[in-house]
Amino acid sequence: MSPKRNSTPRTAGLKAWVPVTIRDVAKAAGVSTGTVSNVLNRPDIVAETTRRRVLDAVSSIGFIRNTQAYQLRGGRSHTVGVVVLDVSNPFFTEMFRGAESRLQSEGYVLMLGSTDDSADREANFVRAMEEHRVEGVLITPAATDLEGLAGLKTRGVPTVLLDRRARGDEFCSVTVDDVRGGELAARHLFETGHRSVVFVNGPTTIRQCRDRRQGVRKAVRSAAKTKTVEVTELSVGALSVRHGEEAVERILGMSPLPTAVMCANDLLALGTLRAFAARGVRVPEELAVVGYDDLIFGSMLSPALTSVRQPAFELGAAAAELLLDEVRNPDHRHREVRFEPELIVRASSQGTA
Amino acid sequence: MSPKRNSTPRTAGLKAWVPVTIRDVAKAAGVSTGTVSNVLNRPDIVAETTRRRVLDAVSSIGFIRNTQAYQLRGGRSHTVGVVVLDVSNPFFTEMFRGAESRLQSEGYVLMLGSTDDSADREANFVRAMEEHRVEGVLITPAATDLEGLAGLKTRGVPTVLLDRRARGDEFCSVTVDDVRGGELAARHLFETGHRSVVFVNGPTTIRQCRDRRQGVRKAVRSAAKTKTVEVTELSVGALSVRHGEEAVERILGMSPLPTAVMCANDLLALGTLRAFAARGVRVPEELAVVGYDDLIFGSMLSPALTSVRQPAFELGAAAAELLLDEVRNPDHRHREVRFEPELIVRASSQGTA
DNA sequence: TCCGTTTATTGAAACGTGTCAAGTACTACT
DNA sequence: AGTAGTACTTGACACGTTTCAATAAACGGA
Repeated sequence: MSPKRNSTPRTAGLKAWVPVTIRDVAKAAGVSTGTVSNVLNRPDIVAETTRRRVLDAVSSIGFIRNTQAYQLRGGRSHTVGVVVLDVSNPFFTEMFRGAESRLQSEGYVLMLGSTDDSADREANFVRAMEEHRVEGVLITPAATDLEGLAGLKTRGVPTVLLDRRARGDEFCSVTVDDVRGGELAARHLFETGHRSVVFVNGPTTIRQCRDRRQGVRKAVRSAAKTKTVEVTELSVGALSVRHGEEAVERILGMSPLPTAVMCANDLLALGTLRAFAARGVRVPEELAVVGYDDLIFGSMLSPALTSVRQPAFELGAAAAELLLDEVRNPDHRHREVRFEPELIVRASSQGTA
Repeated sequence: MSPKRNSTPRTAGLKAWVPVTIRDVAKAAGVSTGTVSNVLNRPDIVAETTRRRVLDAVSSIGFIRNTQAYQLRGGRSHTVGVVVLDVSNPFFTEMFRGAESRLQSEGYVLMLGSTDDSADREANFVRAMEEHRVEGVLITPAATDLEGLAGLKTRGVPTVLLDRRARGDEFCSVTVDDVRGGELAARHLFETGHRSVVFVNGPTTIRQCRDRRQGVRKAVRSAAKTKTVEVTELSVGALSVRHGEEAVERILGMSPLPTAVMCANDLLALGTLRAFAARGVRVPEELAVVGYDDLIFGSMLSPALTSVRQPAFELGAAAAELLLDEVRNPDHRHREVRFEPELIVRASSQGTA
């Protein structure tokens, strides 16, 4: 009827849905658009009867507010971008849940991108999210430098680094103390009487591997004050089950045999457990094993795996909190929230050394 | 300088970022806004030299296109909403990855929401996504009825159901044939010579449990034609490791003992494996065990767990495909894409019956 | 009755972009 | 030189919302 709508809306299947605007609501309720907007945003300043009439109209014609227009007018996007290395990794999904639990209660919706460690994909996500005018970004940066985040920085988009520290105080960040984690695991072995330990580590190009190694060395130095301990580091090509299995071949070739194996990661630990089982080496009676990450299945193995737990959920929640502060607090200062890893002792390290 | 900007932009930390518009680009390049828009959207119709000048201006002042304005003007949101029951469940994250891999290549960004099976949270997510004018929604509905999706339906938002079939042809859907899966697992046991099997099932209020049971019964009917087989169903309160362990107590109390246990789920299967190990029952020599879902860790156990694999990634990708068709194809018809589960035979069912 | 005050409602402007009819400068041809 | 194209460029309008100054109505007091 009105010549205003010149293009027929896109039809989905059989039905055609004509977008309902605030103006349609106004017409249906016999008021002006300004009043409808007031009912929606400041219901208190509009008369009871009018308010009811407008709300009836809203629900009867199925009005849904257009966020783009709202936002264009100066409103907030109520959107936060989350960029992780790999959504299929439980560590990241737990972190996502932590962030979501905090942000959802504040009315935010999350955009999620998984980069698979590709700087290109990361750049695409970040750009798309900036175009959508997200109010902030939580990101596990793919590249070792932080060049890809320069744009976010200069445009002042609140950004929090996940499991990665910033140089200086460029960004807020949430991290876990991997040095401490490595130290905890190694110290546990020394304290339960082990003197000869093999440390199966991943490539030291990975920061986590470097830090955990540093922690192990720290524990060695500390233990060496009161007794003789020896740690042999075995470097493998990747943090996978297969590489753990392969490490066992080298371990069993050692003489004398070590009494404990510490792995940089639960997958490696799982591989060693399987290989030991296949060769009839009893864990923990003959050899103790500890892992790192505390993946759920670790507790389900027999023997259950001793491991270092990272508080992924709390990491995500803390990141959300930092972001909210940066968004709302005018005199926000960037800071790093550092979490302590926790050693979870289970059967795999409970034998007599 | 220009009195246009009356409100100081939100400051983030120390720096203040004044939003850069297409108009600023135009001024910097000495052209009109229309030309800038042309450079961005139809670069071919603008002269080489002008184009270069504009692009230089864009990158030098760091212009980022405002999607809300673009969209308000009639553009697409390039956004798809994904609503799942639980992001920490690997099945759903795999599905997400499948959808993402297809949709990202088409330039879409995904909004993700995890409902934890709450109809309220689902409603919130759907509403927020509609306000953001997502071009489509992929959803695992929380409620058993589909009332919560009525709005999407009437407003013509393309919607695909994940792991859930629609009544009639209300929506597109992607599903896995759970009846078939149950049948595959049971038949495998019968074919390897087992005659007396215990089926540990979860609550039949869960559709998947009902369907898998139906599949088991089908396999029984079929096998009964040539030999005598017996299946005892054990119903437990939840699909968890603990409930699997508890089921073992009841199983070991049976006489004569069954020769195989089929579980409705890998967690149950894991529980039974642990309990059997604790009681010294050897698997698969004394008792065969099969699970369902093929969670990653199943392959890492000793013995590795025989299980029924659901193609989660493919499910997500197929859902994305259906969505794209509904978005683009004017004479789209709703349909169901049904996937076949796959039996993965491993050590836990390889004993002699 | 008249005026001042409070309470409700209105209508137009502005947000940043894409589109398109209209305009300008340039080229080639007669 | 004049004309007809051609190749670019321009500028105003529309999208749906919120805000705010202005207006209208209702009320109470003298």
